[in-house]
Amino acid sequence: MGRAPCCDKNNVKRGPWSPEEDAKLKSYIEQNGTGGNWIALPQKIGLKRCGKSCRLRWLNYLRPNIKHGGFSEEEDRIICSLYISIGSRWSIIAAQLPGRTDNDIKNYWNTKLKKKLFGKQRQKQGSRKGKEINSISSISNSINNMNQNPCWPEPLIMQQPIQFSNNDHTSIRKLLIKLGGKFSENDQLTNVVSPNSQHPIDNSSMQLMYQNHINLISSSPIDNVFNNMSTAPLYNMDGEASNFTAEFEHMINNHQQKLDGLEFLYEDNVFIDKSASTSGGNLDWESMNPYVLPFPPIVDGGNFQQGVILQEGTLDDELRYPREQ
DNA sequence: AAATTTCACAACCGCCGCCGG
DNA sequence: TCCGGCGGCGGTTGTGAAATT
Repeated sequence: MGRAPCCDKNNVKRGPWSPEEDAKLKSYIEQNGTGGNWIALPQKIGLKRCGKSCRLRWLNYLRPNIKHGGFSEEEDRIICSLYISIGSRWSIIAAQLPGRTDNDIKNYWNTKLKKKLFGKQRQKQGSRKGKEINSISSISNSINNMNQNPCWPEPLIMQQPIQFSNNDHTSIRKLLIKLGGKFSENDQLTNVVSPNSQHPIDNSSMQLMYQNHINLISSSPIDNVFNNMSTAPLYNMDGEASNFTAEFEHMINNHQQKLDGLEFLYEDNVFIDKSASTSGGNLDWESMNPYVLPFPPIVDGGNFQQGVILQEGTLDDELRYPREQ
């Protein structure tokens, strides 16, 4: 027996809201509140709408102090920072941006930010091969550099000074704490456990990891955020020096950490590997998606090993890696 | 100028967790 | 403790506008 629908779909209006409907809903809620029951609300007002639809309309559009469009660089940075930290938890991200709705941020990410960071517009700008475009080429360069210097861990190099505003810093820190870490009274990280990992992280490692994370986000124009991540030394979950790409690989190969929307990294062939496949994890990316290519296992005896990572557009990957059918 | 493609965003869908009976 | 209803959430779709061919 399935769940009863929240409303009779045959007797409710769907699609765009008319100004009259908006006015009805808005004036009623402003005068009476929602009454704690969205399902009953449309009947009270005389709207032929699903309660959920009313709720969505109110929250995303009619509610006071809603901002639409015009995301600032600062907001971009916050969104990216939080997305990297917690994934596609839009409601949490929205809570950090007054006046923004989760739907707005989600749309903004999907239509603009993601492309901005990963250069999907390359399709518009030329053929597949031999074209290096903005952030994609930056990531590619970084990866090529890593390929030439395959020995990890790298020495820790502190990033640029923090340019994040204090409010953002504090707010994001608090959020990260809420999501799994914690600070002691004197504001030092203590006994932090990654929210999705079984591994406790020692104080100094986590502090450095967090510090680097904040730094690389805050110090960079948005187009360079992921470029920096490819090169910025971070600390992995075992407290070893690593970098952002390695973090991703680590996450993926151990798949203890949910990808949370980062799948597009593979879909768009941002990272491609075919060369190093030894004992693997259980994830069978290739079978899951014909455009997804498997990562090498990179954890070996507790130490990171460099997987060779290639990026489409910088190498003749069709020649090197003919697609298997 | 018309046709086609791409983009942006509003709205919908369905799952999940919480809460009260 | 169980169960059903509701709210909340994230993913996806639909549609109109803008850009491109």
